[in-house]
Amino acid sequence: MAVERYNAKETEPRWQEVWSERELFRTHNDDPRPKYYVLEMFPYPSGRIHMGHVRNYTMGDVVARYKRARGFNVLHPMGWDAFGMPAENAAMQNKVHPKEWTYANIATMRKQLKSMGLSLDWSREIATCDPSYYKHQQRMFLDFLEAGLVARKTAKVNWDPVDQTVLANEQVIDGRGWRSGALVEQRELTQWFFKITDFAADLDARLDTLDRWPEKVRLMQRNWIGRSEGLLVRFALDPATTPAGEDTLEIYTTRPDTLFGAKFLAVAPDHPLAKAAAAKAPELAAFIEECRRMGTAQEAIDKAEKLGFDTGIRATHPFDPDWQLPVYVANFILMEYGTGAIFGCPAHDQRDLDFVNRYGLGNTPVVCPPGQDPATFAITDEAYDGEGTLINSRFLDGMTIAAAKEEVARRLEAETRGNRPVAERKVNYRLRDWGISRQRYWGCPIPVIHCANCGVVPVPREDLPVTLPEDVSFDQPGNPLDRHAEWLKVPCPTCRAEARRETDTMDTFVDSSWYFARFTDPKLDDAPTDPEVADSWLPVDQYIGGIEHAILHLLYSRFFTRAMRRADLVGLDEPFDGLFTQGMVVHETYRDRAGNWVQPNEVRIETEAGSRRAFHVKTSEPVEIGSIEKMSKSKKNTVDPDDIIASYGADTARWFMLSDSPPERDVIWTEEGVQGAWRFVQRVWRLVSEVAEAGKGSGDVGPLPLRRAAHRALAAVQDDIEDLRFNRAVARIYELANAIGAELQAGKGASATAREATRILVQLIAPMMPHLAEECWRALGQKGLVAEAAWPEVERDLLVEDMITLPVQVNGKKRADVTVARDADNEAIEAAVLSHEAVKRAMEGRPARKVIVVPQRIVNVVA
RNA sequence: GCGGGCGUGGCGAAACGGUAGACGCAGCGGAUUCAAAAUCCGCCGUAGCAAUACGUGUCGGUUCGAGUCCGACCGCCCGCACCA
Repeated sequence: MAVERYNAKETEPRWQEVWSERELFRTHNDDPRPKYYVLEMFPYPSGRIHMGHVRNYTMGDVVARYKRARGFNVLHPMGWDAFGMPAENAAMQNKVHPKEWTYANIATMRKQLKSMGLSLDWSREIATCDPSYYKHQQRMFLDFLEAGLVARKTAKVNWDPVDQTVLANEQVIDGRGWRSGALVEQRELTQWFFKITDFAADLDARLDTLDRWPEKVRLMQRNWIGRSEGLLVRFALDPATTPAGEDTLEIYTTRPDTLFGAKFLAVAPDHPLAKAAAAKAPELAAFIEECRRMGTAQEAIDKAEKLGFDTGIRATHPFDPDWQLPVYVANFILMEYGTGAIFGCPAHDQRDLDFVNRYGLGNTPVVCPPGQDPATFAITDEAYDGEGTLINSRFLDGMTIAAAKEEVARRLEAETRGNRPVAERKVNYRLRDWGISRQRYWGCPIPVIHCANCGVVPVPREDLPVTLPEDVSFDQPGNPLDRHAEWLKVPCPTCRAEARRETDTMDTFVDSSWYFARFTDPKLDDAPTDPEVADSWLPVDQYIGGIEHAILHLLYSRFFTRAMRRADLVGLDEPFDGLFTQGMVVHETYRDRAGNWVQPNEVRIETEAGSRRAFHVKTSEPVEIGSIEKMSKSKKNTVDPDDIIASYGADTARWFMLSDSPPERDVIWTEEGVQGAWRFVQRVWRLVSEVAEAGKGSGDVGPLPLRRAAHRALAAVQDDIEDLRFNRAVARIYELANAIGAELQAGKGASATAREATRILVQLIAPMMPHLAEECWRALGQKGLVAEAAWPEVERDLLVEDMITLPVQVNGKKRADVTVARDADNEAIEAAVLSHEAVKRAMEGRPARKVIVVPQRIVNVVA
């Protein structure tokens, strides 16, 4: 019987229309069912979706559709991370307004996403560039300001003197601006900061509770926060050598145990003591200036040698009034960390060792590794930072490192210098406050006003939003807001005098730090969230996105959750309960004879004698097949989702994305793989059609093995989807399809069992290939939509067999199989095993010394 | 340099410490066809006619039994990078 081919192109839009008309994926906040919030990282509207989006959103959609079938009230929204630089770049290059460009891109991408058949609640769509979104962000800025979570302070930035703009670190290439090519300067600008460091301890501690996050991401965050326990030590400075007004130097150390190995103290070039000392020492001032210049060339830092300059200042060792240490200014000390000053113990710190070896300050080992003789243990080029026993350290000798740290802290805490203790225990963090100021147009305006009389004044809440003016031009360098006289001018809210608006806009990471909360009630006008609604949905049960956001986006969102909690906008601890980071989509690269990259759709692959060769479609010239790389425009190894959907359909693209590789690993996009997926689509359709046709006849129950296979597949697939192991689920589905196919081959397609197995097959593919599943559902004569159908129940009884086949090993090598009753006791199994011919042969007449029976799994005979 | 991860057929990959290679891709053989495409059936780690032997980066260990656990090494990938 001839079955018509499945026509995805015709079918897919039809079902999308049906879902949309019935508002199947519209979620209601008052739905009484248990909630499930699945979210994929929302896209930047760059113009068109790419394969990475297809993979990301397919995974989320499988979870959403599966959870819906399991009876959850699923929230699965979509929006746009719509502020950012590319819109301004487009404005400069193409003379199109950022807003116009952005919304045109959104329209294109929305259409593309809809063609994928994603079960999204489009009624909750948001765009961060819309005043109805960012006005709440401005309100929260004011909330945070009141709560003391916002700071205004100076910070070093990369300044491009030609474009007159601040550059992100990754926009500085070899010390030059990526666009202008101008030498980038380090400038001190007054900037707005969110005080994320206020939450450093909690952000660190609560990582332990995120057990549904990848360990890797937690580790990256932990390293980024960089908690360290140490000691703040105050060194007395010799007045004879020290500039007036200075008498103490505070240093931070995590190795107070090595205090007797100290050879010098060092401060950062921009440390106040360095500046004070430089005032009367021109050479020192010149050295400091040199350090500052070296700082600008980012790349140079890697290779920079440890340089220092003796200030002439002498400090007194806290345990010995007669022991003086020189104070250096050194280029490797960071003002931003700790106190910007250290004591150097060269024997046990590589940087300090490099430093003293250059300046001839010597070293004294104070920790002796186990098994080494303290009398002869010496350090030359390599510092020792391992465990050991204290030596050369007076009262610390013989102690462990931990004991010595404790002893030093205990003694110095008890002593005082002036009215303060000589030392204090201090927990330090590497994490810095989050600078949110951007000297850019296309971002959320920071709602403050600068008044000559009153200083910085917040914009009154009733005046929000501060909207971006639309009549701006990008024909000059710099921020258009700075040039917009009319927009800038505003009366001071306090004294009514003429004042000036803040022209900095917010980092776009701010926009994406709370969108997941906004989705819970996206139309709410008078507040960012309804705390009750937000708390009913949050945390996000499953968040899915790229590993590239492992640190910043996720950390900022965690900060925002805490800050919003302080402003009574949410009541939760952590925003994302489950996190999954998916791998990239990669593809072969191709180059023609001239070395130009060639796009995959311009390449024809031929296989000859087992080797693959590529040719240009138009010219038929040979093309070199290169390495497999992340899809990128520069290497032209991209595949356009639109093309794939047009030629194979969305279901094929979705299926391939799920089938080949584990989801956290990169997936290689291949033409053969897509065709394989497409063949499977056709095969399912054929199986279903044949079963549908045959099924009209007999009411025969049918064979048990197929029932078992169907329910085994069902049980396995649901477990796999719960664990996001889509590739395994796909394999199980193939197995079931194979089993049904064999049944049809045997002419038993008319049985009730075949129909049941086929119905289960359709339900298993429904989260992955929803359009095909609907078409099959209807062909099988099922009522309603498969997208609305409840997930089938596993019949547990079918998962256990009456007779089981156990593999038999002799001395660890497999020699035979025995089939026994499932509930056979060990004696019976042993008897069956030892009488087996192949087992006897393998035992070569030796007696069985021991028989290990692992219930339901295996038997091992030790002979 | 520090931290983390990963090494399994021609390829993507499976495998609660228990039959290594499920499932897919590619390939090979056959059926169908005037022929092809599509489809269906079979084979498909290496060596061997076979019985069998050997096989999860290398070397060692634990165990009745190791791809899986432990130690050392080799290779690749990622993150951080003067954080005291």
